[in-house]
Amino acid sequence: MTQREDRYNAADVEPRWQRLWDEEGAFEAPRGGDIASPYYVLEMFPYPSGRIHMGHVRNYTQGDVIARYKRAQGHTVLHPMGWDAFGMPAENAAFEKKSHPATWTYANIDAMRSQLKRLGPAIDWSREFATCDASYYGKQQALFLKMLEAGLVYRKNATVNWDPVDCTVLANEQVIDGKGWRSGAPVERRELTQWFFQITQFADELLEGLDTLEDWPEKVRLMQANWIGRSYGLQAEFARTDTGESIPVYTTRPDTLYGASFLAIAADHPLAKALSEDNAELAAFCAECAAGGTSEEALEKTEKRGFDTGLKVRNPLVPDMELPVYVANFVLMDYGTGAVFGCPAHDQRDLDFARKYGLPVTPVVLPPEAEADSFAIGDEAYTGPGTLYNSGPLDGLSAEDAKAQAIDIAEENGWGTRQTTFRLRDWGVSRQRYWGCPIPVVHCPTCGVVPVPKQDLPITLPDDVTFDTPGNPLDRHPTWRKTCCPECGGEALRETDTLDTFVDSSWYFLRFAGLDEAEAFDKDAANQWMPVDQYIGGIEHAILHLLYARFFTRALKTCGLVDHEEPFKRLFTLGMVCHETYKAADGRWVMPEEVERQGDKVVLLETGETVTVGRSEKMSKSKKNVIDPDDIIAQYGADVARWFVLSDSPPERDFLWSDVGLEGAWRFIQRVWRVAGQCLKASEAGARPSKLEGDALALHRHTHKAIDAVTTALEGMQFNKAVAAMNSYINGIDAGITGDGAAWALREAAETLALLMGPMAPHLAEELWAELGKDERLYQAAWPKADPALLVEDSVTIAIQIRGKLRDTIDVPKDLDKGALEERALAQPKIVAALDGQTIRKVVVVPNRIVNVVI
RNA sequence: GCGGAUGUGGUGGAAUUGGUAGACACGCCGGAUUCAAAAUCCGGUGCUCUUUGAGCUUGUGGGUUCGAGUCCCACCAUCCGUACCA
Repeated sequence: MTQREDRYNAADVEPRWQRLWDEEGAFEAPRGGDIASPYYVLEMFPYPSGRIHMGHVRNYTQGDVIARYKRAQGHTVLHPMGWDAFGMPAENAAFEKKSHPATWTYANIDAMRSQLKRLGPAIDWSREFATCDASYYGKQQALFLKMLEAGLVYRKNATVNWDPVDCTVLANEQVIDGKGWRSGAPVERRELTQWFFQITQFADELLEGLDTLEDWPEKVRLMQANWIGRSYGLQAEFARTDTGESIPVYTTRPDTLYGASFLAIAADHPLAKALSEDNAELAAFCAECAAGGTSEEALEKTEKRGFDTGLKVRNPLVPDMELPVYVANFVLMDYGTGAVFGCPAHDQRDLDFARKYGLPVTPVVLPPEAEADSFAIGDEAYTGPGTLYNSGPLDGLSAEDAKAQAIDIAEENGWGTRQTTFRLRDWGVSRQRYWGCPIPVVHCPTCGVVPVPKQDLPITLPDDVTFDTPGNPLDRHPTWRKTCCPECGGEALRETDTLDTFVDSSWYFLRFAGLDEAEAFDKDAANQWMPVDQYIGGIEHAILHLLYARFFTRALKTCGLVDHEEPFKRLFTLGMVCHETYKAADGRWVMPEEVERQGDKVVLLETGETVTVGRSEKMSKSKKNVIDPDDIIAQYGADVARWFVLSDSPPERDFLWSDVGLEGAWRFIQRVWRVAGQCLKASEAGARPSKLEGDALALHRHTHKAIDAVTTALEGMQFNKAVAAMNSYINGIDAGITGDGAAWALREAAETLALLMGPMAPHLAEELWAELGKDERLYQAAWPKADPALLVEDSVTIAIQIRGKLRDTIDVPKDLDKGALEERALAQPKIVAALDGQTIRKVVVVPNRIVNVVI
């Protein structure tokens, strides 16, 4: 054995173990055959933006700790990695750097893979793929066709952001303050025919399925439930007073029909369009409503405006009540029927609208404690529960009962029906972009939309495309579109829309589990590993990605391709790693490493120019507020980088980046190395001595308490607590102890240090394990078990309070009974002095905890 | 706007889920060691004051309780999402 170095030399140790793990195929999961106790650990795969940043390091380190820990617990672990490689940034890079999206993307993947490997994760790299590989997206095209066949895919018109100068569709992110990001032109909303997945068909299932996801964070289930937004209400017909034609209206508050004061329809409602034809003013208003982006945030934040059409409709529940019909910018054609009635007294938005246009405000729900004569609506609508009044046949009912009653009346009289409505909309998957999965259909002038036959897949992207003009390069490619109709053989055109990248990430976990040449995934293998036992990723994916993956799994089950309904058994959501942003005077974003803080100002290192400091937000390539881990790994090593990201914040909480504490992580890793070496030197291997006492017993106990604490922390994914427990452990190890059993207890401590460090600092742990002379690798070693008998304390410290204020503490035997405890507490000199003879009204005694004297 | 979360010393955070607030670290201060430095080791460190003691303290303001960081109500700030960023 070579001379032990005084310092843990990461530069030497870490690459050596990484090479060995690789050579030994240490983390390759078995393919085929029976798998004993399978456990699938998956972190959300990264978008290859260029370089790894600390957000990635945090995410993948945490996943790796779980993968290694589960393996030590005896599971066969699958822990794969791949790349979510299609998407807009590659096209932007192509535009800016005149390189091809594929070149840029694959170069990024190579760079990020080697960065990631330097962290030493226990990943099965043999299963790696990128979603932009034709071998992946071709299989996705096959899945698309299956879903098309199953009736889960259809086309309809939908609104997009339109840049009228560049004549191109914009993503919401490319709309800044209502203007196109490159042209600066005010954005318009425009309708296009688009492909949709029928996610709403599964709305009930997706909502009810949330109840089965017991190991998901409650907040994510709640967010998804609110997003799906199931509500029941009334769809009622409001007849026009002029023509008698009826306008269908959906409402969740039919109980407030007597308080109605107007009807509002969407600007793109068929009636609004019809009326616009001979009303120039209305047409202008509707055109104004079409200005601005399509994002919900933008729509909801714009000032609520309306246009009185002059039409009137009759309230079907209150026949002598006539309501004016407005066109309003806050009514959405996508939700309900695109028409609502307004009850200003009990809806804030309606109230604001009514005040603005001078419409009546009639309260019809009386709050529990209020008087009918004195109750009035000011600037705030009343949306709580109460009793109906001013409401004819509904008077005296609770709001909830009145709602049901109103629906019954509507159904009896034939002017309305009970209806369940979802906030959830069908998933629009069409993208007018190049760098995505081509939708495998053909448009034939005679046969219409025709699916591409399976044997013709994959439909690959052409390489010879240009990005110097805005718009979809597939549209202007000279030949790519041109093809023959698979049905009639005549000339036809390919679909040029590509799929939303969320489709790519909705089934990648299945392909990792069941990599297959011919099919999207091997069904048996997928069934063996799925559902993913532990899925880990950022909280920003709480709704869209997770909901789409859940939908996709159910859709594939409908197609008979999988047996399970939910893709992710346990979910853990991580907080963001955030950093402030810096913007130079010319408007470009600047990386943290390019600037320096000088007093109150932050300046560019190169020029000394002052930069604008923006708020702290999640690290992202687009705003350049990223910290690259390479410098940290080069200076301190992977184990220190890993230890550092695990040590500070609880993983679910956001982490404002700061490298304060990095030195501390380095010192700790060194300390473990040193202390383990000292233990080893003073130790001897062998059977546990029959009798342990004194220092040896104390160390033995200390070791088992550490095992218990670290195990509990890792089970709960409380890595910062595992780190604290390791600190306490090492603080309590004195390698200088002697006497009976000391050598054995020190050996146990050295082994335990290696084992407990294993998931978190695997290189250091593996090196220590080899030093202990073990034949097996640490990654093959079993997790230690704490002996419960060693964890019990025989005395406890009791706090003594007077009127809830701490006055003294006493040590007493564990489980001392109430009477004895009270007696001991009251006899304490400090307590006697503090009481000073005052009358005791009551003494609260909680055994093993506290005594509170009330005077 | 709407939905979800978070808020504790100079800093990151802990608190047996209603029972001693500040574990464990970082930072800082002091000491040992050293020719010196680094590293290491030991001690101190919530704030205030009249300092062997007392008072205050978990974003702000109320409430429930013998007792509240923890439960309830209202508010403030920050972060995430808001369906074409991924």
